[in-house]
Amino acid sequence: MPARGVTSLDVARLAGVSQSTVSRVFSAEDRVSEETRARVLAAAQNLGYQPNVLARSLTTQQSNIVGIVTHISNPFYPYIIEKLTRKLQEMGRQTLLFSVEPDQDVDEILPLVLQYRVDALIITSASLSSEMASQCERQGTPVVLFNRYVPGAKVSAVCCDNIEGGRLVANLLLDAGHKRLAHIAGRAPTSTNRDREKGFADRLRERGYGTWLRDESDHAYQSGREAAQRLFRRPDRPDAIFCVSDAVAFGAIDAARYDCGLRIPEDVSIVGFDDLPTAAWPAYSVTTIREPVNRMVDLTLELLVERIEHPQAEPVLELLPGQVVKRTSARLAI
Amino acid sequence: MPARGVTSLDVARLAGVSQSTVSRVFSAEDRVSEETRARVLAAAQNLGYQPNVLARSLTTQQSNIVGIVTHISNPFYPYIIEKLTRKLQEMGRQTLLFSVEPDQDVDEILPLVLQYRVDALIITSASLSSEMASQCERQGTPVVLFNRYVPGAKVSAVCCDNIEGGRLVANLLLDAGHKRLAHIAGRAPTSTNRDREKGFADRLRERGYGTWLRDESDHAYQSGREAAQRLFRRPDRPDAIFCVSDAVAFGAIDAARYDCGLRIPEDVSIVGFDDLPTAAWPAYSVTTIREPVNRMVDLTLELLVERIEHPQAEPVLELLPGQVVKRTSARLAI
DNA sequence: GCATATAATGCATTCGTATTCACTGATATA
DNA sequence: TATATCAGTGAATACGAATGCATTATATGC
Repeated sequence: MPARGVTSLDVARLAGVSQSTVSRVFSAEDRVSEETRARVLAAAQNLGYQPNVLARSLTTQQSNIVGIVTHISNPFYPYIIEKLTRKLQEMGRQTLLFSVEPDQDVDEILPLVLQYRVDALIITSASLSSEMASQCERQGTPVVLFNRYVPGAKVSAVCCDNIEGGRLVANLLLDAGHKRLAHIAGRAPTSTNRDREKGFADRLRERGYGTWLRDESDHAYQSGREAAQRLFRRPDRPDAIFCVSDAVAFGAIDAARYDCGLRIPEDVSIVGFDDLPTAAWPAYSVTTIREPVNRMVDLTLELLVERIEHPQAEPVLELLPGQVVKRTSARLAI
Repeated sequence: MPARGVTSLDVARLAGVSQSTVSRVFSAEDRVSEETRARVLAAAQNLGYQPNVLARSLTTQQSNIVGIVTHISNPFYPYIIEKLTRKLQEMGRQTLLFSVEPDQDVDEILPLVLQYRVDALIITSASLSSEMASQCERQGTPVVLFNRYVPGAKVSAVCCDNIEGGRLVANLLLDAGHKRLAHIAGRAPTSTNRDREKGFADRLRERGYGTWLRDESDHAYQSGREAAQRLFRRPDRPDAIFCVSDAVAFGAIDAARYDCGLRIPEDVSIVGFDDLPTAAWPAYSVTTIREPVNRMVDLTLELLVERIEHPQAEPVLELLPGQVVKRTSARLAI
């Protein structure tokens, strides 16, 4: 029976009170007599009234909406978004989701995001330019980068220590006595891709290891599988591959076993990065670097709330260590 | 330099025009002289002005926001949400994401969703009660169920024909001469779970097949693996299992190979449902029923737009056929 | 019994934008 | 030349809720 717009005024009329009073009942615990409150709630129930959050946000200058910009097809992210959304919901905030292509610039979509007056913004896909970062700052919209950072920019970020992670892998593979190393990198120019490769390369050089092979992927299974095929068909086939992510590692493992007839780990060792749930499945059993996702999610939300409440606070870069998870996809030192 | 709230009025003052004119420049192509338009845009650029979508939605009675209620941990859904979000974005609408536990009732969260005055609502997780459905209707919020339907309710739905899918699997397994069938069902009381099992069971009975084994899972890998273990440890071990989803099939395959030392498909056939990308990976190579996700997504959005534009239109139930995808996880008739 | 503090409520305004109506000046039509 | 038409613009108001201030009713203190 009630149409689209049941307003607080309708409820007020039915309950025989003013619109202000209805508002008081539904917003903060302002002083309203118990009797009035009951009458208002009954009237609201009766009409099926729900406060209009959008209208409320006009006066309160808070939307209770947090924007998340992401690229879901990398299977690492649905997992993260699930956690973020769940916890934001518990905090009484909702998630406005923006999807970008991995090669698409976040800058393009940012003006759109800002039109929604989100209270804060989490970016988990390709990074954003420093200009856009400062545009957000000027608008007073706090930004937290998840698993990315922009060196110069004044933006908070929560990140796995990808450089150290790359170094851990280099140690792991050299310690086990592998002779022909290779790296399948990520194509996108993100700090994550750069750092994993950099840590790996730095450590190899430090330990006096000569040259290694390199190929590229877009962080997904198929391109990882193709990159691995190219590597395996070389005359100087690698005996160990460090993959920029677990998804790529799955592709590399299938390429070895099913496309090239190689045994894992006897003929070739594969190491991934992320520790997706699938990495633990016995069909893959990927040795990998685990990102501390729970702590990363918690920290992200802490930083977010901190900056919503104290907008003038300085941006923070949190760097969390990854952890080696030894499984059976790589031959390791005893 | 510009603080949080740069409004159309600020732009108007700087450009030496009225607020109305600024509004005209930024909303529909209302008649504004080229010269004025340029001046306004310059001023807006200068101040970093972005129209406030929330305020706009107050007068237009359209939020351009579509709510999606989902349960992401089933890997079928991230994939869907990605597609939906992408296409909604192209239509100029954004996605407000709500996460629910698989056992959590959508009814609980619905009032919250309605407070955001979403233009429409897509529900991909557990179904909602008919009462809530009519509550949405009364509010004038069109609802489309994705891969679910509620028999009595006046709600549109786009669904794979799960009954027919179950029948297809029954035929497939009987035709190949399997003798001891089993079904790993989904625990949640959704139409999807019910229908897949019903189609399978109906067809088995029609063909005079006696009794079959049954176990349950929550649609995820781990519980599928455990259910399969229980089945394989029975004295009357099945020689074929129909799994309610691919994720469960992955678990069943690993249970067979790694937990129970069975060969696939020589010792046991596994059939899934959904055709996730992972089902095509050679490590699993799951014979399954493919849901026509692209058409389902397109249809969902068509129904959505249709009902946003014609709110009084009758709800529609679209039932799309699934398709058998033959891979190597099941022994099949030649 | 009167002044004062306090609780409960209403009135009026505000948030930022869209939109109706009225107005101006210019052009086209008779 | 007078009138109708129309493009371009501004003034005023509405959307739904929050809130500062004013008002009333009640309780407290003396």
